[in-house]
Amino acid sequence: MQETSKVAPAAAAHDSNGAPAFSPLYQQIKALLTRSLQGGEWVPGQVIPSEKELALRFRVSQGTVRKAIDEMAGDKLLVRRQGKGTFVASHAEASTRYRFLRLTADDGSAPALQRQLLECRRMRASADVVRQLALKPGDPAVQVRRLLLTAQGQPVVLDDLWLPGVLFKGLSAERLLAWEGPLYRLFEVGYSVSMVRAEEKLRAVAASVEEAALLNLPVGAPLLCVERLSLTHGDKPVELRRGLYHTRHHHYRNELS
Amino acid sequence: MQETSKVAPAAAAHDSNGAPAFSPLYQQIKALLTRSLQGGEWVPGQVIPSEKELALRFRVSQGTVRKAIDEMAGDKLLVRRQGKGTFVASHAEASTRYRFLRLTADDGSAPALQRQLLECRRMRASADVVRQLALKPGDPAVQVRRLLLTAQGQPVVLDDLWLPGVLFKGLSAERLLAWEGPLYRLFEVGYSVSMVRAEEKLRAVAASVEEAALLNLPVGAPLLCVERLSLTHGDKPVELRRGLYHTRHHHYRNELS
DNA sequence: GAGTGGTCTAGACCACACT
DNA sequence: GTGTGGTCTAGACCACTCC
Repeated sequence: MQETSKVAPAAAAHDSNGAPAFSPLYQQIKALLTRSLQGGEWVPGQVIPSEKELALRFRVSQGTVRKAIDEMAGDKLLVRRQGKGTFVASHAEASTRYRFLRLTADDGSAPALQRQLLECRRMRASADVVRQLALKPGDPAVQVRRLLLTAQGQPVVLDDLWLPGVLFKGLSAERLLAWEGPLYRLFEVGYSVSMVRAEEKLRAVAASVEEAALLNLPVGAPLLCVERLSLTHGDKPVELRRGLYHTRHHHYRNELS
Repeated sequence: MQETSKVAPAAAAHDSNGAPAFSPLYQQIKALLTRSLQGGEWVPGQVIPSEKELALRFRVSQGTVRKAIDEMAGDKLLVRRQGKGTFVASHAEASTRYRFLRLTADDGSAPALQRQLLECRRMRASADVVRQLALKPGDPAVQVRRLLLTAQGQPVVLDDLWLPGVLFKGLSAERLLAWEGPLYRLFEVGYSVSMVRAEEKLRAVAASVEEAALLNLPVGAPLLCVERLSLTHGDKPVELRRGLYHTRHHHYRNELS
């Protein structure tokens, strides 16, 4: 890092590591900030240094830091709060809790579902899980199965999760049962894994005998199958999830633009 | 509009229409630009004036215009092209064609479906259509029914559309059959209706006798039901659409963040 | 009042597209 | 070359939060 001289313009290398970096300055700042998030220098929910301080640290103008943070806020990696500072996004706060769950009651209200853990076991990852989670063949995986039910006890969602065993070492049924709050918050605080974004594939399927029994539905009932691959920083896949949604009184909402 | 004196800071009224406007300047600029889009001053695909010219017109700095345009580009109302100018978004270009269609073949390729028009008729809008399209009771509506099929002729989607009859005066089966290209592009050029954003509700349903016959499936087969409300400027609803997707070889993709 | 993010400005220069 | 959007800077002031 240059210490005294003026920073070179946009197209010039600005890193100290010698790697050519022909990208806008604010993109380089963004990369540096992302690296700090990835490395755990700042953890979810924590304030990051002020724009002025970051501008001094990186020897760029505050406007350049602003632009980097603006984009990261757009990616929901950071959250700006006027007068307070900029915070690392987390799945803990009310506004971002369950932000990946698009299930909505048909009257538009939030679902407010209770959880029922069915299974949590460690296993060798299947070929499909190995592929989607980019594991090595033979790597361990944690499988979790659970139900989400209405307050009246009607099952709505049957969820199956697969997690890389290496990342989620202490995860167990006891740990899951003891945890109150969003699962993704547990992953943040217990395993230092932040879910940053996700890709979903939706299909309509017919309920199998087992699925029908668990969801208290006739065999063959139409179910919305939501297959989700959750990614952390650097687009690294860290969770595969298959949810079967009973959409008689709920639906999956989506906004297009 | 003030002509000579310096523009007042952010929290002051900047409009000439006397309405109090305690919002940032760039938001006011955004509103003015949106009004021009809405009023048809610039049509989809056309260049809008340069940032410098808009800055002169509105008597603000170029940076303020930039911020307004940045947000509108984020909303996909405008498209910036370096060296060329800023353009009104349209559903014509390859990059934005079918941008509301989330259907994907399971191998990840684009679906490339052919259309088969089944019906196009004018009718009195039903109660549900009246409500969702915010019509007046008794208002006319246009209903369109069509199939989307693979190149091999396998039906994949059964689409039902309802449009406000007042806006889509000349729309007919002949007009639809003569049109090549995206439907939403026809709406832009033929009826001056730009689809700006949409809200979708997804469910899994069982195929009815009629639906099964049209989609060449057994009765009761699970189908992905996608109910879409498309909105134009000012969040005015202008299309209600119900698609039934056969998801044996296709799926609905979604990105979460 | 001090510190934070948010807005606005003015000006310089770069990257890109057309001619 | 000219005009467009894209980047970067420096500085002023505003709005919000907390002490």
